[in-house]
Amino acid sequence: MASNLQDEIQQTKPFPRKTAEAMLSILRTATVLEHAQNEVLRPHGITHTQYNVLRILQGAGKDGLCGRDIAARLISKVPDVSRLLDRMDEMKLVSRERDVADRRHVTARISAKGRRLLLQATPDLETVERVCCKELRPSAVASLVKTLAVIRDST
Amino acid sequence: MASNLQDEIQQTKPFPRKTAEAMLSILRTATVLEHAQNEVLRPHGITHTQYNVLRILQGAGKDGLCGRDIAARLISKVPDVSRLLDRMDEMKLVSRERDVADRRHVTARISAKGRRLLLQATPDLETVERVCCKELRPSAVASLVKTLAVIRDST
DNA sequence: TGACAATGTATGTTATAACATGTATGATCA
DNA sequence: TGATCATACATGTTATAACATACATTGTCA
Repeated sequence: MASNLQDEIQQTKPFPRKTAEAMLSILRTATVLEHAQNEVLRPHGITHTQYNVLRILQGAGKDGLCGRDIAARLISKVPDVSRLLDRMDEMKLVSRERDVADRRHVTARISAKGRRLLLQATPDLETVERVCCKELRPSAVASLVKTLAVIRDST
Repeated sequence: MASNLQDEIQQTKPFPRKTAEAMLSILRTATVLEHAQNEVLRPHGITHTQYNVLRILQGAGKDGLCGRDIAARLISKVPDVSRLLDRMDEMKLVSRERDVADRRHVTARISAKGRRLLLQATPDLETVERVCCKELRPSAVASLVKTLAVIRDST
């Protein structure tokens, strides 16, 4: 049985517009998902943002990526990536090295420890994904993806 | 034309599963929406979280609400609501008062200044909502709301 | 070449949000 | 009644995230 967002947030008045309910639904669902992801990642000692950085650097391979590129792939601003990488460097999950060709760039690479962590954590995240979508038909998933893309494009 | 999430995040490999793309779509769309809301709220001097508190307290009327109830309506934890109300109290957007019947409770109420701000900011937020949903048919909005509710229920 | 703009990163400040812990008040029960 | 537990809030710490600003490096153009 699908939950009623109006009940969830204990709102007394009905939504004046369906689109207002849609906005709130997206924001609230994202919060729930983020929470679920952080839950399964906590035993591994990283947040969902740090997991995403590891996955991005894993994809970049041995060439690594500079902070600007990582920020583009996250939805985060450049200044924050600096400190995010600071923490992950301290945890030995990534290594950083100033580029010799262009000394403005700092190239970050995933470490062996980071790769191990990624391997251990990924199955847990996939479990979250399966649980979330287990009640959805493939057509509903496809339509969801399409609708959300239209919203992002309209913004 | 709907944007391709794979392009947006500059991912080189295709999504292994459509459900993985759905998860990322929700998280990314929420971030975009939150950003858009904060943009239009900035001239008013509040964040989208503070706007939500004002709306919640407006709905509660003259009885107000205690921190625990506000936290339940946000998806936020009680300790954070304490400090959130601290800041809004400083801005004179809310008033707080310890309950005489149960002195553990602190009742928060929206102030006249808070109500004025709410009246000024709401049209701007509704503009964001209209812009986001202008390309969507009502049936798509309804189906989106339903699908997201199923996901939240499965979590 | 030298001034200037553009780029990439780092640092400072603030808000949101999670967790742990502490404290005051109220409720329960032997 | 008195000890104990639960409730509601406050405070401390840390991470994410936004913004502004500063700084070093590189590119461009007169």
